[in-house]
Amino acid sequence: MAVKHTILGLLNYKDMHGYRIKEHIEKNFGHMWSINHGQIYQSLKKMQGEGLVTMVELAPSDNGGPHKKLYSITDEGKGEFARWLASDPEGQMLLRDPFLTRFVFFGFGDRARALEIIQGQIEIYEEQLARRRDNVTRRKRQGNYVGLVADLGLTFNEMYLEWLKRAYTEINESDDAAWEATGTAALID
Amino acid sequence: MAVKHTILGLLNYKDMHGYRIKEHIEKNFGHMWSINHGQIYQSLKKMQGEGLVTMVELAPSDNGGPHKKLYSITDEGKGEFARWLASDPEGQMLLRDPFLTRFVFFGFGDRARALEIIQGQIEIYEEQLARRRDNVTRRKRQGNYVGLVADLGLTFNEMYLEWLKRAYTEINESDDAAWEATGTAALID
DNA sequence: GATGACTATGTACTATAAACATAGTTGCCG
DNA sequence: CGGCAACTATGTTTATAGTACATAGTCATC
Repeated sequence: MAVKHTILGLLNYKDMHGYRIKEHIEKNFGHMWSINHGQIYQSLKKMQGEGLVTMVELAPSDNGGPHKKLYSITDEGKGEFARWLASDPEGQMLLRDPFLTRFVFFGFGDRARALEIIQGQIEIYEEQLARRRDNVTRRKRQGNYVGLVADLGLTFNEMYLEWLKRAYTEINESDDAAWEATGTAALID
Repeated sequence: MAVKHTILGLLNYKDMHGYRIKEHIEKNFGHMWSINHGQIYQSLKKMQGEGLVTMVELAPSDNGGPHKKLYSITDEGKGEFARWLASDPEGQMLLRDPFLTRFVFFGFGDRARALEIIQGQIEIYEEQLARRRDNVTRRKRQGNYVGLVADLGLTFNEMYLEWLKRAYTEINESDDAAWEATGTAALID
């Protein structure tokens, strides 16, 4: 239930409506996971039922924009957030990547096509790295928790790019037969 | 639909039953994500309905063990697998970690408790690193796709541990007030 | 022959993610 | 000033993934 506690954490900072919560999640935790707005609106509704948050509806006339629902954290919500924050992290790190899922099976397919796909990934992560470098520089290493996570995202990005390039070279330089023979055999002991 | 195609990929190699599929997924892709057997049995049933796999039931007497359902990939399944393998990876990398989710909010909580939690993570990843080093050494860098992914897991593990230790030191050495003041302020621009 | 670890499968429930759907606001370009 | 595109804002539905619960046979060993 990461979504729920993340929302509580943000409301702990200040009152927000759903759309704003989504923006902040993308800005602060968007290093590797994106949140779907559908989840946020559903969670907020549920959390309201649980007494963790309260809601005030703002008519369009009140603020000039489209209608909003402003959510605030309750004392019960603050308690739940504090309890969660101090508890031991449950569950392990999870990395899922549609590209890596394919990668392990590349031995079954065409090597040239595999190289094409890898090249595509290199381009994606080079762009992402440039964007992240900008962001981290703008934050100027504030020495806080959010800054440290941003650094982690950057370091990961750099490492991953290096790995992609090394994989490309190794696959490209080796001869076809060797890779396709060991590619399948190595999958299962 | 990663589970479905992963199963097809394994059946593409040889016929298997659910339990064996789970073992292989954990061995080959378990670097960062674990699969639940419930998903596998449900997926297999569904894929059978879609004509991607066929199933033969083996009575306990046939093999001495508990009853098994042996699944085989069909030509249609092979076609679907090949199409997927050559297609562009859809969606982005996703990293989810209950610890990191807490980490960004540590500015709202107690610094000593935060350090305790970080120390716990360091221990977890040190053990994992030792285990992975064993595994990779045993594979002796076969130079294939699976081996490359195993290397990635190892490199990531090393990098992450370094980051955890750096975070611990930075948080530990800085004074309380500075961290708690900037901790919340930095969350939102 | 009891017990505990392992192999094997299944169902029910909950959480997460993607897709579909709607509508007002703002700014700009012709 | 009319239209159109981008952005803000919320909502529902469906598919997929993940957790928890549940069962049962095998194998080794004490």
